[in-house]
Amino acid sequence: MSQQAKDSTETAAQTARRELPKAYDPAAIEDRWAEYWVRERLFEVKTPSPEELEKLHAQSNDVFTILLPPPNVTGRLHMGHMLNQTEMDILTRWRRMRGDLALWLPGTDHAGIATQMMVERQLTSEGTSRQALGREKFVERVWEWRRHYGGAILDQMKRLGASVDWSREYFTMDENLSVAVREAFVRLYEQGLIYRGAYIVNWCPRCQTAISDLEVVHEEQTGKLWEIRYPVIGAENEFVTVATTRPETMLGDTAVAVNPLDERYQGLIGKTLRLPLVGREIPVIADEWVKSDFGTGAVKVTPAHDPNDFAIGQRHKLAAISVMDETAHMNAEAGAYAGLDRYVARKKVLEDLEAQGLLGAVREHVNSIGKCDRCKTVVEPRLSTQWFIAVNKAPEGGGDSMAELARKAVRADAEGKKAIRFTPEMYEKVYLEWMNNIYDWCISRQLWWGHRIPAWHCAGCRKITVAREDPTQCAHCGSADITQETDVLDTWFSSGLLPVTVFGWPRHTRDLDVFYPTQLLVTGFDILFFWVARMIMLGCWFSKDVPMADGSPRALADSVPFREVYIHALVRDADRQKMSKTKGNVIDPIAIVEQYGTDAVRFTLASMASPGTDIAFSEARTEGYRAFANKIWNAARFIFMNVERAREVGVAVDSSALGGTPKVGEGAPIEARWIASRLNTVALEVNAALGEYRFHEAANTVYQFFWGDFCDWYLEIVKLRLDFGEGAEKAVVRSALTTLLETFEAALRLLSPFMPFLTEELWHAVYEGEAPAKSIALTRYPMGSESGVHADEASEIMMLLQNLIIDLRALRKERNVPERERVPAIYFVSDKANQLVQRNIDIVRHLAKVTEVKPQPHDVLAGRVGRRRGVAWDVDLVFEAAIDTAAERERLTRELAKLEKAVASAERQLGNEAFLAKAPAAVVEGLKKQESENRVLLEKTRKAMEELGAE
RNA sequence: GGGCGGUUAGCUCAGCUGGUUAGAGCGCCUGCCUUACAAGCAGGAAGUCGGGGGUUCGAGUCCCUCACUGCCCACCA
Repeated sequence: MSQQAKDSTETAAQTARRELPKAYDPAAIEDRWAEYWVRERLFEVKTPSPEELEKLHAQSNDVFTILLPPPNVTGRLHMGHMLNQTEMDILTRWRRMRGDLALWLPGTDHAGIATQMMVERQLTSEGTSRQALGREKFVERVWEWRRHYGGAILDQMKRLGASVDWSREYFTMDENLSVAVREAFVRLYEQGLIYRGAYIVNWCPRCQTAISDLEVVHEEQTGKLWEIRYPVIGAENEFVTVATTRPETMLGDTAVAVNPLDERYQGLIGKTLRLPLVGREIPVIADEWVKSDFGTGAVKVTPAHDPNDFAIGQRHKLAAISVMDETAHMNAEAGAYAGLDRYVARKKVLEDLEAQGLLGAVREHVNSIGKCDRCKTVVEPRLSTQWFIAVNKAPEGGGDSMAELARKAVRADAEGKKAIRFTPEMYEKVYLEWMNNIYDWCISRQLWWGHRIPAWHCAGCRKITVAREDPTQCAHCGSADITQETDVLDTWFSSGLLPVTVFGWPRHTRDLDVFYPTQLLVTGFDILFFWVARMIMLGCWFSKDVPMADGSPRALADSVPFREVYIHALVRDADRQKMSKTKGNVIDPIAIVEQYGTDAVRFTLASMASPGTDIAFSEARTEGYRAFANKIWNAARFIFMNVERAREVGVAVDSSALGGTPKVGEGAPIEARWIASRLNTVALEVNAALGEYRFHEAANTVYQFFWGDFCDWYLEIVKLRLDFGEGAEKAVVRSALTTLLETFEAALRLLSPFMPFLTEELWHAVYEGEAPAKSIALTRYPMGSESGVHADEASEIMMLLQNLIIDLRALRKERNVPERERVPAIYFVSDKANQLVQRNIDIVRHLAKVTEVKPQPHDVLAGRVGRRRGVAWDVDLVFEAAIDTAAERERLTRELAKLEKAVASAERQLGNEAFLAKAPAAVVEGLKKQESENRVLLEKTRKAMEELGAE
């Protein structure tokens, strides 16, 4: 450790003294550790050498790589991010502590449209504009913006303690990533998989760019369906009536189509119509796409403004006439309507048609209308020249198309193996369904901020030169009169490449050998198609040509960008409403974190994150987990206090075994053997749960263990051993404290992935600033051992004691025994059970506040109304108090009903031969035991009822 | 138009491949400042698992159906 590092460790640990404040205050510790983790570069991962990797594997550990879904640079952390990051951090910390080489890679996305809009807004407020600045200046301006504000979301992430490797942080517009993006584009172009052409695309008139199908959100809306009469040329008063929801587009009609089988129109096919308002002559054509039963059965065809019409136009070689410009205003082709906004033009067109008597019926019509995902402007299908990836096209040399590769990666192969596994599994279906119906991907955007398409247009021969290095002349005719394409690439093109580009692709790097494929992707459903699907397509496509580290060819299973995908839920508000700015119900994670502490919020999210279920985030619950943090804090105070007291009387705790699992010998007291066994079981359960992304189960298991077992029972019992008085046995104190500290330290490690701040603070305090590592995050996770689960005599004895104590406490309550008063108890019990109880009588006396528990013959107990009847004993307090017979009768009645029901159902089952024959022996045995116990209880309860009635 | 979820205590949710008497947190009721913690401790009440049908020795869990509810996908003008 360098001197500087050592100093900072000490500084951080200095406050980690054992004199902890009475109440847990997250604000006092979290910033400090968040900063420390970053400053100490704790989570940086050096690329391992082959030898190091071999060593790792020899210890049956592995590389665990996880890529942070890059938030937009413009982003602010929201609850979804926090859930996402909490889950990733829990898994990464857990894997790291298990001994894996855990690399979590952070970065941000340049987010083309979002960022451009942000900066444009800024320019508007300054009274200028993107256009006024010009492209070059504007892009500079965006970079400047990014330098100032782009780190915000990652800073928030640092505050939340995400254990990422900051040294590897990337930005999708970084030089090296840009080079890779360009290489990918050029390769696809060379492979004939990128083409440029004029097609109908979704166009946002406000953003003034093409957007992909995915960026269009559909909304059901009740609109109108207008019928318009188109006069037939050469036939007086004969019309073809078409139906449309967008009458203004008629100005660009170049045909009317009918179904070839539609009898109504047989005579009209091939005739010519006069397009109203425009006067153009357009043909009536027959196309099977037309559905006779919709509208009038005749469709106006506007190839430049509708994707279906465009397809018809192609089939029938129709002209495509655009009547709108990029802002959705009518253009010169619209004649008298030129310059009007599309909706103004619609109104005018309808008025004019009406005036000419060409407007027919107007009907209410429900249809779904496409809006721009980003700005909610109604999207206009627009004919424009764009760049596309042919995702369904097989490469020239043969082989699978990009989409097919992406399907194979998820489908089970002949052996039932899947290269990529989804959790929850149902998303596989969703993904495959989408991939089965995928269209070519429009990757060009008419923006300035983004990766500019590396294509040059030649003014001479009009051909395109696509190149890795900026060309000086046309590759086809040699002309120097070339200009670069102005479009940039869809943001998802570059982010879809991240799993390969972050590791240095297109170079074949050591990083690529070691870290690719990544192990896991954790993300929300909302970007399954946008990003997850694109990464699978592009990742498989480009990595398949990269040989494995040993030079062998890469199989599909090793060319996937990640081996597993965990899709998490949506975080909703406490009323299950989707959080949205317009509803004003957005919960700011940072505000919540400031109020309750990061650990409490993390724990809340984890405890509710059961796969496949949305999370209704409730502050009430967070409050509960802050209480949990406080509980841990106070347990620490209690422990440290006692270690201190022990030190004062010359008892030193043996700290040599810290960092492992508590070593508890045969002769150790029951509570020590029991808690060690519980810890072992809990460790097994937590590890198993995390392995299946069952965060809620893992969280709840540690919670129950720490609060229920460790604090409520173990700690209370241990108090008995902590006698620092004159004649105290020092060995007992020492041994108890040692186990206590060991268990606590192990529990902290168990909790650490969920509550990294609190556990870090307390862990350093356990070692009084002399910790064996820089962070608890670098210690080993308690794994639990299968062999420790069996032969669990301690648990059985403990359960016996717990049940007795619970009975006694209940009796105290029923009899209204004053809280401070200790009273004797008597019970009728088996000799064996009595021996166990007497051997641990101090525990019972302490926890149940009794002076003694004396065995008595049955008759002594029999007459006592209100005694507790269990399977193992009849027990009662010796305390004069009026018994509330009414309450007692009520309780007995309830109990009777329950027992009768249980016994009856058990009898029914046990009397059933089919059950005895078919059910597994263990189930039958269990039921038999249950039944006989219940029968005893039932008998006892009935008797008690009689006794009660006799009084 | 297709497809996928959900419906369990007053509230928010667990309950994995069907197996003994369905759990947790919050809230509620009762009593306690028992010197780690009142952000606490102890005791307690509370559910015919959305309705109906079926399979099974056995169903909250599997199948069918209905109801309500949420989401995704889709080029009916």
